[in-house]
Parts: sequence; C-alpha cells; structure tokens
Amino acid sequence: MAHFQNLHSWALSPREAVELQRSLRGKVRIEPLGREIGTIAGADISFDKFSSTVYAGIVVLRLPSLEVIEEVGVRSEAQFPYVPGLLSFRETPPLLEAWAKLKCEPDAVMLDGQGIAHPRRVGIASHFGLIVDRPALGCAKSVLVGRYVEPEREPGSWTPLVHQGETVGAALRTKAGVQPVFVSPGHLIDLQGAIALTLRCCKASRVPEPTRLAHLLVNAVRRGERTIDELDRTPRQDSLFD
DNA sequence: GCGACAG
DNA sequence: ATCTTGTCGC
Repeated sequence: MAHFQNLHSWALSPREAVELQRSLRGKVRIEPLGREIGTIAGADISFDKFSSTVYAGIVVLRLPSLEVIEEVGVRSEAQFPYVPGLLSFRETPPLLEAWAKLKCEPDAVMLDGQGIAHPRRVGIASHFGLIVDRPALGCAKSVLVGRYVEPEREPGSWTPLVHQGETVGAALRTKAGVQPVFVSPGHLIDLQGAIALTLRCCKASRVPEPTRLAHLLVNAVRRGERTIDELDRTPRQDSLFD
C-alpha cells in the first residue's frame, strides 16, 4: 500500500493556498532522475457538471511495454473550487485517497496539469510529487503560464516553454498533425527526464498512456460502467507473481 | 482597468 | 472539467 506524508492541512482558503505554495516552492527538487523508471502511474479525476462528487483514479503501467499492472479508484467530495493556479488544492486530496489504495509503489507519476510551469512553480505535479515523495511530472493539454514557439511537426520535437525568462517546461509534439502537449518537471526529475519519460509513454494518441488510461478509467467509474468495488477486488495478473 | 486563466 | 453525433480523413 503506497503511503504519503501529511505535509499540511487541506482546509485552506484560496488566499491561504497561495501562501502555502510560496512556502512549498523551496522544497521542490528539479534534478535528474535518481534511478531507472520501470513503472509509472497516471492520475486523473472526473466529475458530473454541477456536482461536488468527484471520481479519482490511478493507473499504473510497466515500461517499456505500457502494460497496465494496477488500477484503483475512489469516489470523493471536492472541498475546493477550481481556481487557475490552485488546481492541486481541488484534485490532490481525492488523488491521495486513490494513491493510498495502491498495492504497488510506482517509480514515478504523471499528472494531468503543470509541474513547475506555474505562477509560483508549484503546479499539481510538483505538489503531488512532494507529498508522495516520488518523481512527478506534469503533462497538460494547454498552457497555464509561459510562451513558446510551435515545435516542428516531427513527433518528439519540442520547444522550451518560457515564463519570466525561465524555461519551466516544453511544448512537446507527441504525434504528427496534432497540437503539442505541455510537459514540465514536477519534483525529483528535470525537464530532459520529463520529456524523455513522456515520450516513452506515448503510443498512438496525442496524450501519453498513463494520463489517457487514467482519464478513461475515472470516466468509466463515473458513468457506472466500472465500479470501485470491482477495482478493489480485481488483482492484476502481475500482483499474483509479485 | 483589461486580458489570461492547468482541470 | 462537462454538455454531445456525426463526420471527415488516414
């Protein structure tokens, strides 16, 4: 069962959340990966319009095969509104509930959002990474802050995402003929590592597999096509051999 | 004051 | 994020 540290309270006002981000900023470590990544988790949440009920899920994949080795999901209540720049205060609590259900311990985690490509350099990937103390990266479908020039058409090509004169991420072409995704290191990984890891997670879609599969999982749970109970008691093939 | 604004 | 079907193209 994957665990995590209680760094702080989640009962905060938006104003207090901003102050907390300022204090967390100095704890974020952007550095080369410390070891090889053999498993990576994708995390995402889904919810009904006009409802505070949220479904959080995590899918763990093995690299380089991209086979799914574990899936967990939870239903929870959002306690914080969506505010640009404060996304982690809305999504992290439910995601941690799901994280706590994991039987395996992923070597890294990919979040649907930004890492340090954030106004105060503490996007959800940085915040989540700090709490679970694992290499974390953000792979977003759009930009929060920063400017970039369109990367070349070839998959794998990228251009720096620059904010206030600092390279905080990259516009990465994961597939020809589609918009780039925005990758940024979150914690315990650097930009080079985040880009390389994201590319290792790409198959046929614009969005890398961890995030894509986590998205499909939480939507299926929200629609009742899959149940949390089913997930709780369906051990993955691999876990039988662990 | 105006425009921007992850999910 | 979510609301929603078909449709154009490889």
